[in-house]
Amino acid sequence: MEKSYCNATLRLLQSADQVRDRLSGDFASIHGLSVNEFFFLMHLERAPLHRLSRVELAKRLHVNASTVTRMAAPMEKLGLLARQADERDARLSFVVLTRAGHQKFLEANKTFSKQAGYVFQDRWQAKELAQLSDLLHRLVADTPGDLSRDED
Amino acid sequence: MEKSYCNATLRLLQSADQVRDRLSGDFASIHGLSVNEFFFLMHLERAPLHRLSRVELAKRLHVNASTVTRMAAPMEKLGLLARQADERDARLSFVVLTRAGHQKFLEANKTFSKQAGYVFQDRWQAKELAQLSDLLHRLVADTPGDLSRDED
DNA sequence: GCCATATACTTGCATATGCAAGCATTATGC
DNA sequence: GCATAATGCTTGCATATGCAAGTATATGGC
Repeated sequence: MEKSYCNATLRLLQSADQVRDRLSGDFASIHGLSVNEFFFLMHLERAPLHRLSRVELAKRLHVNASTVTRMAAPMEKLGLLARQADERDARLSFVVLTRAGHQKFLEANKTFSKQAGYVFQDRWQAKELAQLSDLLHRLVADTPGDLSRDED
Repeated sequence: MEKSYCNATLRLLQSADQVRDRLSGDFASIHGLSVNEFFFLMHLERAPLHRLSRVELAKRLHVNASTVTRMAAPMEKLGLLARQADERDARLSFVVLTRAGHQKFLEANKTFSKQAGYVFQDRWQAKELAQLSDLLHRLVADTPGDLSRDED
């Protein structure tokens, strides 16, 4: 039983590394984004008002708050993001997705979809895929930053 | 169908990030290892003669060859690894796991097992776990660096 | 209302890592 | 055999990121 835990965990981490690698190349060459920058945009795209605090983003991306600050800077310069203060709490400065940022995300998301397709390709039946998706969902279900969406 | 691909991929990446985070803290505080250093040792532990070339390690860890060089240096100083030349090919310099390195791995592997257990904890039945493990196996099956092992 | 604590963010510094160039060695084409 | 290409490794440099400290603001105890 313990070995089963270990195997599943090892396979989870190894397959994720592999997928991340695949994505990395395309995102960089086609869109000039890192994988994390893509997820940065995705979290915003799916947030109410297309905005989140830096601390919230840090939690969701599993990075330090300072990393969010520094990741945001260049994308802000490119006009993909904007900064927005909170009226009630002057400490807060939201990161907002601009229209250009939204466009950028949509383009990059096409690449993501394509690569996600390659990962499973022919060999996978819809049923198996759904099974895997369900099981993985249980691992992220309780987190606030779950990016997966309901099926149509 | 395309959405299913995306959801599964998103969940795969997000759950892996979460697990990696959990491991990171314990490895650092208890064993003074990073997650990648742990996998570094694990690949060696499971390799024939407990040794691998740097290039091979780089592929398996999904990092640049230069990173392997630099990761190995401090572990070599600690006596966890040793360097071994190839008689036929003078370019090759294997990284070998020493006895101390093997010990270190075994200790860290206990932590890994424990954390892997926490990931699935009570909520998972053996059957579901086996299912997930099988499905994930299909994603890493064709790679040379698969760390998962046959069940007893 | 005031002080202690907590929170959100930023910045300095140390470390980690990828890329490209360089070096040594081996393999290949002829 | 020799020139060219390929391979394995290392090093310089630029970038990325975590940690700890600093600043500003907010909250809670009294």
